[in-house]
Parts: sequence; structure tokens; C-alpha cells
Amino acid sequence: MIHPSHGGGKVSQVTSAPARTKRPTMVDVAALAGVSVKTVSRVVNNAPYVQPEVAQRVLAAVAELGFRRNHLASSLRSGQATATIGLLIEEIANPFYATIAGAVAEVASEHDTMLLIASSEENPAREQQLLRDLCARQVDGLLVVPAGEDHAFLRSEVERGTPAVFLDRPAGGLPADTVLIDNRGGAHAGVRQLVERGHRRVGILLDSTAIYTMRERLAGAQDALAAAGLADDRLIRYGIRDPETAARVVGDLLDEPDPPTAFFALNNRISLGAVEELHRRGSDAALLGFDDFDLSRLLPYPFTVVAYDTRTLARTAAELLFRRIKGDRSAPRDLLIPTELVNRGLPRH
Amino acid sequence: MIHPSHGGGKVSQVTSAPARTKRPTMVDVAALAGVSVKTVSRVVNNAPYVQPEVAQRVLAAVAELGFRRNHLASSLRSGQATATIGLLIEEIANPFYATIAGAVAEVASEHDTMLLIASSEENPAREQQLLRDLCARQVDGLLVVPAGEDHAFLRSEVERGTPAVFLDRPAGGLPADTVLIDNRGGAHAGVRQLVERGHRRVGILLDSTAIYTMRERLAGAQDALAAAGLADDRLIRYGIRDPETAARVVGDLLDEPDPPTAFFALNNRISLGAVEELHRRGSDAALLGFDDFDLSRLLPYPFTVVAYDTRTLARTAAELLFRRIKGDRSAPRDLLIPTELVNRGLPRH
DNA sequence: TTGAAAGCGCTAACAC
DNA sequence: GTGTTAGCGCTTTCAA
Repeated sequence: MIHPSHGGGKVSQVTSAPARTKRPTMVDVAALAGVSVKTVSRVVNNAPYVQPEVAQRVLAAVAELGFRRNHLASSLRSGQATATIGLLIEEIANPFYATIAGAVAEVASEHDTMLLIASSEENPAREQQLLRDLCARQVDGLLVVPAGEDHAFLRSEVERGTPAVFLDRPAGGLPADTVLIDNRGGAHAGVRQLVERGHRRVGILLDSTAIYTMRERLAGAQDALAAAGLADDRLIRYGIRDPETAARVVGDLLDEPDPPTAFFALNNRISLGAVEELHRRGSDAALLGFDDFDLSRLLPYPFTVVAYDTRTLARTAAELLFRRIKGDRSAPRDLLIPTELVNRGLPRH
Repeated sequence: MIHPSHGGGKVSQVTSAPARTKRPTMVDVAALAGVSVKTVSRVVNNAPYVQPEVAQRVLAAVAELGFRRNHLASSLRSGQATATIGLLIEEIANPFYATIAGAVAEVASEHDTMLLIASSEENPAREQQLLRDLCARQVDGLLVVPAGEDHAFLRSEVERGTPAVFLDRPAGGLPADTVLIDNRGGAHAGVRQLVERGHRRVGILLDSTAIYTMRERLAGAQDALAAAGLADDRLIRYGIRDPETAARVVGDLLDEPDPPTAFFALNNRISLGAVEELHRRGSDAALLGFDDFDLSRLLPYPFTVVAYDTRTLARTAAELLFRRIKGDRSAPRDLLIPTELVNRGLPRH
């Protein structure tokens, strides 16, 4: 470190922090203002029928004591909404989930609601625990990107008034609102384009078929290939978790006799590895990837992505949730977000 | 859309959802199990001194009714922690803040604590409102990336037992723990390296000096240039908000007589625009950027970044907060996260 | 227009 | 070991 001192800091207090003083309550405010607790409550909640001068006294006391209403106590007694919703995702740091969280936060903010976020880390047991914790905190509703396959344990919570909307993957064992990407249709459209451009051998690279989106995308790709009489299971490679593996698998396929002339990467981690390997080799194979990502247009190899609007996915789900929270009791809905094909990457040099 | 139907969905219920049934309380469980409410409380909280068979009866009743403890009521009465902390950032969808949120979520999870996240959108008024809302929800502590310059309004909350730790930017008007990046030192080291490599004219590209990090980084760069007798204010360009503007400004500087042979981009949005323009022109100018970012190593121009570990920044702050929550009353601390210089981008072709 | 009393769901303090 | 009582901070109900 060249310069351990920094400019904007203030001088640290040498003394330690003062002992905690108790938070003032409505009782304290009432005593100071010389009114009843109920009157304080009225003023704090902007209820009508309070004489202006009384209200003034109360507000003065509120300011003097630094009173702030205890939102927990308030919603406990009123039984009303806590103005908090829960969002369960896999991992906040992941850009896909970060985008979802951002869009959900926006909608929540429009409804004066706060957002409690939890990460399942793709662990169904943890998912269940976290959803229960969120319910225990009396959230007004739940937005869930499922990790597990079974959400029956949520049934009683939903019946007791905590609506849940699932996004990106379907819920299991629970009739509930669901908002999904058109995985199958997008994969179909992309692969059909490859076929129309004359490709006859398409390498397919995916993670595990235990993952819902992988199954759907694979099915869409296979439909499109089968329609052209080009299905060939020997060109499918499973279990690709990271870009490094993807790069290696692309290399392996290219080194075989009669190699693919095109590749379909079923998620963006895989696309990334494929881009690197194809660029490294100066290949001229076509590349199709599912999921767009940041900076994709600046990568050193041309490719096509099946893109969709993650924010629309999240906003749609969040808006549906708030409709439920406001009392919409109609039958659960299944919504599908469309995809489109977009060209990315820099031209070959 | 090619394929509007999708595979994994379940059949929608045609009937609408059943009416809400009330959530069962400890009173309900106690009645069913034939014990007192207090005993239910003991069992639910794993307190000792409950006969195994009584506990069994209670647990059976809990299961039958689908009872779940109301966490709000519990922490209202016990006056204990709510096991919830608040995180205030600028915008969740931004990768920098998403990384922070992810690291904070990890630490929170290690302390069995949930995370309430709010976005200030860089609006000081909104920041103040949100911090107050978080306090009203009785969070155990606050983690704040400041938007405003004045946080005196938090003083009473902090004194009443809601500790706050500031990160990435200093708090204003409030003695509080702060965890910052070594902006000045990192900028100094990077620019010194440019100077040592023979550069005499370094273009400096930044956003507004109203931003703390910009001021610090600029000061570090100027220190390094001044030390070599190379300071030249005519090579500084202010008010660059986005990559497009950055690209244009780089072009403008290169088109001047006696152009810079090196550029220093004070954040990664600016770096991105500079990379694009330098690549487009086939320039051989050196580029230094502050902030690393995803995929930086695959961009089509070689550059150096002042990198730091965002996760360390966030984890350090979160761990400090939990120490405060656990009762540490020592003097506020100012911590500095170190930076390092890293080479990124692909070689010129 | 204002206030007193009861109680939201839970737990601390004590009694039994 | 278990139950009773009171009360966290607030809002509802109803009386004044």
C-alpha cells in the first residue's frame, strides 16, 4: 500500500460509544406532550380528528425524543401487512439473480414495501428452512426461484394468507403462480436458425438434466433437430459446470473426425468457455448460446444468443405477487416470457 | 414465440384459492396438546425441563396445526434481537453492489441473520427515509454504502443500540465504523507504474468530483504525477458518466496535437469505453483503469486495472457490524482494503 | 375530539 | 417440571 492514509475520513473518537439509552415509546411521547397514548398514535398515523394544536404538541415531543414508531409492534397488533416481502434466490452475487433482485426491489418500492432477500445456494433443505424463516417474520408474500422440487410444505402458509409466486422454475407439488422464460421455444428458434443456415452437425453442451432449464432447452433443441432429421445423441455433452470444462469439451469435439460445424451452449457459463476455445483455435464454427450477459458484444468471437429480459421476468412476478397481496384470489396463473435471437461478439479477425 | 407451451408446468387449478384460515397460535397448540402456553413456548424454543412425553404431545400438536412461531411477537416481547440486519446500497442490480450483498448475506447467514436490502438510488433523501424505515423494523444493525454526505440523523438510532457500519464511502457527521478501499494508494501505485514505464502525458478520465471515490483516486494520480514533475491539468477530463462518453473523450484527446500516450480511467464504466475506442483505432496507448470487472481479461485490448477484493470489503464490514451487535463498544474503527495492479485484456493483434 | 381498557402473539418472572 | 401473571409497543373498541 502506497498511501495508507486517506482523505475523506473523520477523526476517530477516542472515547468509546455511550451506553445504550432505551428507545422512546408512545408512552414517553404521550407523557411529554400531556396527552394519551391513543392521541399519539393518531398523530403518528395521520389519523383525522385531532386538534391541530394538540397535534403540534405531540409532534414536538416526537421530535424532541427522537421517537420512531416500532413497526413490528404496530403490525403485530393491527394484524395488518408488515410491508415486507421475501425473495428467495440462489445467490445474490450472481448477475442473473442480482438483476432479478433489482427489478423486484423496484416494484416493492413502488408499493412502499421492503425486501428480505435470502440465498438458497441451490440447496433444497436450506430453501425450505429459509422460506419458513421468511414466513415466521410475517412477510406479506414470497417470491421464489425454486431450488428444490417439492414445495408442498408451503401449502399451509399460502392458505393462511402468504401468497407465493414462483419464477424462472416451476413450483413442485403446489398450485401457485409461476412466471417462466420460454426456454423450449427459444432453444427451438435458435437451433432452427442454425439448421436453416446449413449446419448438419450441432454439438450441444449442457449442465445436468437435473436442472429444469437444461431439460427444457435441450428438449427445444432436440425438437428442432429432429424436425430436420438431424438428431444425433453422440453430439450431446452433459455435466458442464464451468467455462474451463466447456472449453475443453469444445476442443474434444473439434478434434474428433467429422466434428460439429456449430455448437449450442445451454447457458452463459458454457458460452463463455466455448467463445474462448473457438477464438483460441481461430475456428469458424457457429456458436449459439442461451442467456445473454454483460459485455457479450465485446467478446472476441461472433455468436448468437437466445436473449430474454430478466427484468421483465422479475417485474411480472413481483406485480403478480402484489396483486395477490391486495386480495386477488383468482386461479393460479402460468406466464411465459418470450425470447429473441441476438447477434453478439466481435467479428473474426 | 415458436413453442408457447412448456413442459414442466402443472395444470392450473380452475377453482380459485380457498379463503384464508387464521394462523394457529401457541394458544391453539396449547389447547390441542392439553398444556399451558408457556409449555408450548418452552418446547418450541428447545428450553430444558420439559418432560419428553409432554414435549412429544406438543410437537404433535404443532405438526397437526402447522404452527409456526411468530418471530415478530417473539422479539417484541423478549426485546431481543430480531435476527435481521439492514443493508443500504445504491442499486442491487449493479454487479459491485450485488457482490457486496452476496458477501454480506454470507456473513449474515453465518450468524443466523436475515438481510433486509434497500436501494438508495444515490438519492440522499431516499437514503434517509430508507434508513429510518429499517430502524423502524428494529433491525439489529445497519450496513450502509452512503449516498448522502450527512448521517447525523442516525446518531440517536446508533446511541439507542442500532450499530451502523459504513462501507466504500465515509459517513458524514457521525462517528462510526468505516471500511474503505485504498482509492488514493491504488491510483498512486498505478500511475507511478505508468510513469516508470516512460509515459509523460497521462490523460485522466473521471466522473464528477462530487463523488468521494473520484476525489480520492484523482488525488492519488495527481500525487504520483506531481512527484515526477508531470502534473498537467489540461489532460484531465471530468463528468464522464458512461462508456459512450468515455470513448468519445478518448478519441478527442488522441486527436489533439501532442496526445497522451497513456490513459487512466477512474472507474470501470470509463475503462470500458476507453477499451472500445483504443481497440477501434488500433491505438498503442497504455490504459490503466480503476476497478476490475467480470470478463475484463477477455476484452480486445490490453490494460492494467487497480483491483481490490470487493468481497473482502463487504465481509470485513459485516464482521465488524456483528461484533458491534454482540456488544463491542470500543471506539469506531477506520479500516482500509488494499489494492493491487493486475494485467487484463487480450494482446493487441 | 379524546381517553381507558383490552389484547395482538409471545416470553420473563415468578409461583407452585 | 409446569402454570399463572404480567407486559413488550402498539392499535382496536368503545365509552366519555
